[in-house]
Amino acid sequence: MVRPERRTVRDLRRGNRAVLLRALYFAGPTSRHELTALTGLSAATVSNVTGDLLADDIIVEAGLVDSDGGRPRVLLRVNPTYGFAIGVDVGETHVRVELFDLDMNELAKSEFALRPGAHDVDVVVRHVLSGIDAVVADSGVPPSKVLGVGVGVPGIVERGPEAMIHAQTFGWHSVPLGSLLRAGTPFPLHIDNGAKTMGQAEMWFGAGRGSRHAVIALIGSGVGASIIADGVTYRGANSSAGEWGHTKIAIGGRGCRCGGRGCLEAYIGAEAVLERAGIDVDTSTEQAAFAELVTSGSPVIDETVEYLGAGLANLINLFNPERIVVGGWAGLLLGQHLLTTIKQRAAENCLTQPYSTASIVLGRLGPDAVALGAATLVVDEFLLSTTSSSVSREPAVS
Amino acid sequence: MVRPERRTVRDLRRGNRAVLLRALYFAGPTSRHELTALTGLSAATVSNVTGDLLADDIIVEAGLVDSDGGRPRVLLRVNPTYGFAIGVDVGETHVRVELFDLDMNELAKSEFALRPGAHDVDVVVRHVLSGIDAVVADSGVPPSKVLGVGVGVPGIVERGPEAMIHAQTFGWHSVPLGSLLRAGTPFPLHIDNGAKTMGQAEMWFGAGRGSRHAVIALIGSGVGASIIADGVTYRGANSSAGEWGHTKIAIGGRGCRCGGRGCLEAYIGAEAVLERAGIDVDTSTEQAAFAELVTSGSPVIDETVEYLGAGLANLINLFNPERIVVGGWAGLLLGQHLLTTIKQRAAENCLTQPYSTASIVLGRLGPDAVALGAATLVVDEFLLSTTSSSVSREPAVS
DNA sequence: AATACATAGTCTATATCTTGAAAAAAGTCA
DNA sequence: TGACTTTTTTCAAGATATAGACTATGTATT
Repeated sequence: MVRPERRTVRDLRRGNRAVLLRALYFAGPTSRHELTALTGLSAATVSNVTGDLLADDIIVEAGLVDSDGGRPRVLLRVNPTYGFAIGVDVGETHVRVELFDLDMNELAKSEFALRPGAHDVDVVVRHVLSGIDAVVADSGVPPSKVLGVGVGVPGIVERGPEAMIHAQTFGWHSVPLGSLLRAGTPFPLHIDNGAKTMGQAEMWFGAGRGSRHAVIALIGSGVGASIIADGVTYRGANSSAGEWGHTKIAIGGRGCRCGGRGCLEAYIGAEAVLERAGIDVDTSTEQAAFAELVTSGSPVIDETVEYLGAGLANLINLFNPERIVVGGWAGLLLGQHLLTTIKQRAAENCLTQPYSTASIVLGRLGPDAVALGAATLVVDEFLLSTTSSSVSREPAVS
Repeated sequence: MVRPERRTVRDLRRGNRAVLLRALYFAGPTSRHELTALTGLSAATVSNVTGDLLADDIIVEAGLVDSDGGRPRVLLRVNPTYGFAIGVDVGETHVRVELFDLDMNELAKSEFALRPGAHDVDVVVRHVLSGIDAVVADSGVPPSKVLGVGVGVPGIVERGPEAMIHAQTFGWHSVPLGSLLRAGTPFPLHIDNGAKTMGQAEMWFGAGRGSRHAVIALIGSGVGASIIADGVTYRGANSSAGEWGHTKIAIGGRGCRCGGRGCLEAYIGAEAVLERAGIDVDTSTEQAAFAELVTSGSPVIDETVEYLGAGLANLINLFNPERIVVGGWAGLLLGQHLLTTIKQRAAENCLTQPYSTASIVLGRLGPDAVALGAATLVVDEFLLSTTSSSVSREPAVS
């Protein structure tokens, strides 16, 4: 119940420093003058704080801009090579590790295939760790400049020092992935559910930009969602919020791979859709088969769209977002061909007032943005807490 | 995307003052010494800030307590008569206005019956305004000490200066209730959905105490929910978040009074349950009939519990709360007799991990806490922003 | 009764912080 | 060159929280 918390006068500085850095990061090259408007700080403070940040090499000057008839403005920007972030995507078919600078340019990449069904924890951990070593070596980035590693994994991630994972599809039950990775790498770790990391990528660089209340719906073989409440990913009490795929849309309905009945995923997840259409596939042919099915005019797709519309409507009724982003490879395929129908079905199943203020759009980053999103976790932390003096970091997993 | 915002050194004071006052309000009589632990502030600051608050008469001393072998502690508490809050419950059958001191003791009450179906805006506004006048007069509280009026209404409340209301069951479409009330009363207004105000009452004084992530499920004739995310009511982009009753639990299912099909409310709302059981009632006999039905062993009740369990499971999957509070008159009746079955059905329809960390409990405040909750909106604002000097308030509806 | 001890609360000196105003810097224009 | 414009920095003033010394107010012991 007790909400706000600030104490000393030093926290003020830290806070304002973070506000300013964040504004600079998302607004791109900006003059000090504009920053006063963006942050609400006085010109004196902006000058003071930017001075600090320049001295720390966290931001750099980025050219001049004329100001009609006066001193030209000096543009400032975040120094893209001040630090680097590593993003890891642990998927059903692969482990992908990418290294980015602060502008999110990909500087190196390392990928390992996973054999279907072979999601041994040891194997995954080994791939992740060697991937980290590989991208650091390939990019030539000195390890001291690596700000951290973000990891997107399937299933439920309990945040905490151990980062316990529960992932049914991987057969992972209470796997302390944080501890396991920590033993093999010195970099700060940020472990989160893959749907949430991808959601953050869409929020920062994709279809979610500019909205404060949004839901990113991810439809692939499975179904998940990332809920953005007031600009930040909503996690709930134990970080498992957003398990949209296993909400019930039919009592006693179709069986789901989670063991339950009537889950939304059992109707709109690509695996379930293909099964319902009587198409037999394996992981390698799944996407092609689904793409063909979508354009085939099959009644199964009509039904799928009906359920998808209802599922989206439920999200709108419960969360009242300003935007719904439909993503995931299957979601993108459905959306590319049937977006208007999907919207129609959503409207039919939703209260008019919240529906009218929500826009349903397609994701813009493609299905492979999990690693990018994972890296944004690192950047997010960096923007929030750049304590200039102390370089030491507490070795916590967050 | 830009989240934190703090500026001047004065905001610090305001913030710390609010933190301290809040701690004092919820912890009850507390010594300065304990407050240092509760707030994290230094003893010096606690002394300093409490000095201010004492001088402003916002807090008062409340006796001594021995401290073994040393100077006794002086207990402090919020001055219950520093100000007063008015809460209004606009329901389907009545308009109820109550006046509370800061300890939430009810000092005066005024009630008006509404004829079924007669929810004319003018009538409601007149009742609310004369109710406000009545409770102020009855209690003898000087108008200058009334901190504000909280109003809980059905339907969707768009927050903003006009406080536009959309309430299907009342036949209200885009009614600017804020403007209408403002014209007739000088007190600051806080208008919100009744389910949300009641949820806040349960969080402050009822079954929700102590949890930061909770959902208050309200089941009466209709069905609603209040979502508490990180200690505060979640509202979404336009304050309509939490419309649980009209989420779809069956595609193409039973018709609902909202016009849609397959809404949860069409299965577990008391009106719908009675209809499904073939029992014909009006507003006056509804509750008694429902109470009888619940204990009758009717298969309709079994089915209702099944749907309720699934509905709760969906809330747990999506929001990952630590607690679910079942309230509303019908919810309480169901829960009193069938809580274990409800929990079982919820477990069957929910992912195990989030279910295992959520407790499902009954509401403790009874169905009439809407006005109390509405008054807490006023107190919440009071605790957050007690600017000592300036007594003037901006006349905004929030 | 006097003294020692323990705990609670206040006071003071200090280091920070943001801000407004004034000053400086860096241009354009005539 | 000098007047003017706009951006940025500098500086003094006002406000804040903290640590640590100090005061207040009890009980226990001699």
